[in-house]
Amino acid sequence: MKTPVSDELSLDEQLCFALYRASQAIVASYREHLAEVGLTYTQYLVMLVLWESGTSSVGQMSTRLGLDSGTLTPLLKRLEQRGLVTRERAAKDERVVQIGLTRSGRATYEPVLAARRKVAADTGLTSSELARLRGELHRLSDHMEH
Amino acid sequence: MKTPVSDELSLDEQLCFALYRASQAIVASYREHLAEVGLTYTQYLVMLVLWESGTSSVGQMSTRLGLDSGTLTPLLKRLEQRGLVTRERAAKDERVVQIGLTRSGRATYEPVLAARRKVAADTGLTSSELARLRGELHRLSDHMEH
DNA sequence: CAATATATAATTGCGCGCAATTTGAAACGG
DNA sequence: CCGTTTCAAATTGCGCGCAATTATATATTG
Repeated sequence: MKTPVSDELSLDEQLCFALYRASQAIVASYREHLAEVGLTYTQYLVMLVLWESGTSSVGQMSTRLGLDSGTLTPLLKRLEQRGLVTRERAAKDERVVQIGLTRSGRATYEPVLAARRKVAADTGLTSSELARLRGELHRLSDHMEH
Repeated sequence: MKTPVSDELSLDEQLCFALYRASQAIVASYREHLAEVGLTYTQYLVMLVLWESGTSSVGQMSTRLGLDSGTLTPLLKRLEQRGLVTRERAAKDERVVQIGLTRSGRATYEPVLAARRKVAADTGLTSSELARLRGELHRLSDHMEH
């Protein structure tokens, strides 16, 4: 035998690789369908938070998405430059930066919703299969984060 | 209502986000446990391929992992520099670059196996739950890649 | 055999993603 | 009220991850 091999380190048996593949496949589908809107996948996640909350500090967004300011700050600057988002220091506490939606940012909602539906169709799963898988994954994440 | 909202674009209901979170949680666990070995998560995947195959061209590795030369070439150079891997043009066809394991690369197998077991324990799933989830995810990926 | 087409890696450029550090603002403690 | 601590973002540096281009080698075709 040329190399040490055990089933335990077989690529196809790694949950991590299954997750990695699936996550990248979904992101690739989003990339395709979000192309005309001009959003990256991570920018899409940020927009989701804003459509849900209306407004959010960088810190709240960081907690919600599990991304830090090193990722969010430049990303938000790009969204601001494209006119989708506003960034301003809070008057009460000048440490925090509040992010809001512009009219143009709100208008992006519809085409993005259409993109999301195309991705959902690409998965080939029924909405109940999808919901079950989603639940299992959140359970796993919740467990691992503690 | 301040912003357009529908359950359909609620962050927590997106399968993509559940996948994204879970994948990052697993990778974070690997990062922690692979730290002493000095491998990144993607480098770990590359080593898995080599432990399985003994040797692999860049192209084969690309197909296997779904990563292109833009990712693999610099990563493999780093592994070569660290003495874990060999890179050489094939004599038969000088377009292809063959990647192999050094003695040191083979020796990394054991500590990495230990790391993998710690990650598996972190998931809190039994190996059968884990296998089932893995299967569902591969089914999803297979479907989306065609 | 020369010209063209195809295949394989390498390179370039840009956007994450995260660790570590820095900057500036509030909160706290004496 | 001043010095220290704590906190929120921003910055820096590095390793992916992918699209697009380039360089080189092989295959094909007239």
